[in-house]
Amino acid sequence: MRKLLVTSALPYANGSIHLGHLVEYIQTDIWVRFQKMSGNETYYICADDTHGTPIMLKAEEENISPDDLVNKVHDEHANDFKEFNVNFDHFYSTNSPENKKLSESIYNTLKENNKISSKEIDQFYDESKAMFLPDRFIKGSCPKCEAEDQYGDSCEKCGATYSPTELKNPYSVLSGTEPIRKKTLHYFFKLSECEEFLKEWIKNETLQPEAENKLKEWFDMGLQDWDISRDAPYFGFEIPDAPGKYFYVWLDAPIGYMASFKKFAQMNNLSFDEFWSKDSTAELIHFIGKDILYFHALFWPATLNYANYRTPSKIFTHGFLTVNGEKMSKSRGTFITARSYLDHIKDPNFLRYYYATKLNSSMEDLDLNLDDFVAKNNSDLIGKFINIPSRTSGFVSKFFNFELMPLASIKSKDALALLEKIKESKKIIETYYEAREFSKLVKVIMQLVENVNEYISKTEPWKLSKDEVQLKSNSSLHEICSVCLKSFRMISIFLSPIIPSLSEKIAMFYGEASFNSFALIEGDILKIEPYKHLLKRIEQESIDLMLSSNKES
RNA sequence: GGUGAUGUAGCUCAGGUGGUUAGAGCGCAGGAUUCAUAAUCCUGAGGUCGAGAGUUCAAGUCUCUCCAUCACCA
Repeated sequence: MRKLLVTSALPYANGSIHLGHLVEYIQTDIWVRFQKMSGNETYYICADDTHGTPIMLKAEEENISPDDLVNKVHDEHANDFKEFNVNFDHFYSTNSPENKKLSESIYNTLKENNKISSKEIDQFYDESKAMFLPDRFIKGSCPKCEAEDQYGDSCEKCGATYSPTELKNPYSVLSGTEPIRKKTLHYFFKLSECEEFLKEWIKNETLQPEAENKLKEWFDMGLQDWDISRDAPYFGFEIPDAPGKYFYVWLDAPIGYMASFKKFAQMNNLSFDEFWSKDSTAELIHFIGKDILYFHALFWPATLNYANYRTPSKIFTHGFLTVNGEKMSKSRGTFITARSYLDHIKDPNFLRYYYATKLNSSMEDLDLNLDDFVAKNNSDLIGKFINIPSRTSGFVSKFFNFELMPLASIKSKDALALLEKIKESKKIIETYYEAREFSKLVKVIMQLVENVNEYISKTEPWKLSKDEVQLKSNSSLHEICSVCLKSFRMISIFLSPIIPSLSEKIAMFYGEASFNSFALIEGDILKIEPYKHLLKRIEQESIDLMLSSNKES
């Protein structure tokens, strides 16, 4: 049995969860549920990422303390995840005593290992607000084309890239005043000394091939030391022995994985060291988006290594979400929040299923095409999948007192072949789950669903039902319906990680608590409960309403 | 500007190491059926595989150039 600690990236506490975030949480959740159903000891750990200037300013704007803000957002995030059936074992916060302690001790160890340096650097400073400004809080005119109101890194008009110091007429986004240049002492993690270690670390298929290419590019450019400090005022953890200096949010964010697990371990009598010490044999697996590969494949493993902890076993990186083939856009209404999806479409299984039909092990972007979303869900899930019990359970309840024929009594060749084919598919389905090739496994499963529907139309149970002889137990009619319902149950077990709450309803239809193991397909089932509609089709109207509710002009 | 990725039927996507008439689902057309939430089953139409050139007996699959989209970097 494997021991797995799996994480999704920490959502930032300055905004709501949207469908882009959910690609990752759903992907991870499916994979984790699969691991648990396969009997592996698996913990799914996450937390809110709560520190940094944007949080501080947002709290100020809302006239509450940063602590109150991150608590409020934490509740909202936790609730969104729960309603999408994203089943964290622990969803914590980086603004926690455990995280403070771990961040400090990691910093101290890095220092002992001579991996921390300091030097004075020149920064923009807003005198009226009495604070240093992050690059994105400085705007000005493009040095090349003179376009106004451009950010400090690149021009949207002409595409030129530059540093904030090159901006003409720079101004602070916060106060509108012109920032001055001011010297300040910053602390650095000596990433430049970590190249050999990192090259070794990626040797064991730690990354996907595309991610590995990216790293090689970065190696070729030469690794730069990483600025890990920020000046007060800053919402975060103060650096030990450095009054007025705080850890940059990206230092303590990934440590939040550890802190969240630490708290979880305390509450559940698990050993923290078993998962995090240098000699740990547990697997540490991070799911992330390609935008934060830099942090997870360079800084994070290097930090862990030189702080005397184990390093990640795998980094699984996914691409971005586009909606209808384009970047999510607030003006088109395609910047869809988790909440608005739940308000209008309601059932999380549709989004989970749709993402599953698109997800694979690569870093490619994934498109949510809303017409396709409606068509695919209604056709696959309702037209084909749910259609199986819907068209066969009536006979069983009417003529056979809700009882199914035992497996051992099933004799006809077609029936046995169908059941056998489904059972045999378990292996390939498990392989695809493990490899995160969800789109491929959904195809295999839908093929099985089609096989069942073909079997029904070939055997024509509705015709048999008109023959008195067929209405007795162990008749052909009884056999056909039993085979279909046994098939439907097995297929539902296969699909459980993808559509967990629907799967629970289906388990209840068979009088079972839940489908929590793939081994359940080996068991026979002899009874069903009265059939109730399991799923309601998606109406185009709910999509339109969702889009207009997200529209901002 | 540099690096990398992507571009296959109306839509969403499959197509190890080049090899018979390029595949699937949806949609569409025709048929069957009525058990089922107009669901299901069968048949069919539909593609110069982004453009061009090259290597080869043979290229969606290799090479080069170009175009479009996206990301990363300076």
